[in-house]
Amino acid sequence: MDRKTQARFQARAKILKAISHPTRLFLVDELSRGERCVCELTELVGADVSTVSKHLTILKNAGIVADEKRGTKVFYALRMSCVLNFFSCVESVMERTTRDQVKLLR
Amino acid sequence: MDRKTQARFQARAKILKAISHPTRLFLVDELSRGERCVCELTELVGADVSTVSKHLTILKNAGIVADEKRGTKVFYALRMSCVLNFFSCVESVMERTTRDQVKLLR
DNA sequence: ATTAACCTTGACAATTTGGCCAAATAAGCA
DNA sequence: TGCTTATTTGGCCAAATTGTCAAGGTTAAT
Repeated sequence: MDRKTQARFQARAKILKAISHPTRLFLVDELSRGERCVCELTELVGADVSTVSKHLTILKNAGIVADEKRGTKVFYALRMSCVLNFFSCVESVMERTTRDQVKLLR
Repeated sequence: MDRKTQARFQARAKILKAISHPTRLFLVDELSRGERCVCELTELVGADVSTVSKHLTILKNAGIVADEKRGTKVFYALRMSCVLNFFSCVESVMERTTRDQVKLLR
């Protein structure tokens, strides 16, 4: 793998890594239904505010969400909704794996 | 986030995490053009065999690739080709981010 | 001018990940 | 059997990730 190829896949991995975390997937899923402030998201996730804030920063740095401050609140919105397409593929991987495991049991 | 939701997103994250690594993305990309043995993949990646083998194990455990031993070699094949669809979305995230950055410079 | 609400950042400990080497395992062949 | 090739596994270490608490910054309201 040459330097250039390496760099290309590294850039791709950076974006995928950004959404590859249970909490961040949850955030993306929630934001797919509209913008939310950090306080709402914190409530939903049920973790420390600082933890949620950091997860949102990671998503923002990857270019997946955008933030906008209005008054004392910061609203986050999904910027690249194509990531939602990942979900159906992931589901099908899970389904197929389960099916295959069931098959092995018989 | 209740226990059940947590579990669902955890399962999804496990699969996404499996491909979120430069080397593993490269492997998936290569396998999209047909099955390859570990020795071929090791050659292409240019890392230690054991390292490549471990990456392949991760992809296998996630249900993304399947392995088949033939003689002394082990061939890996892409089992869920829908993961290839991720690439175009990731590319568009990258493009858009770059475009926005260029805009900021002016 | 204080106070309160909201969010981000820094420091820190705990855990996980990634990579290499060496050793173990498996299959084919002389 | 003994040797070679192909692959996996275990051990180890460095680096990255995660989560929490404490501290700091910003905006709005009293």
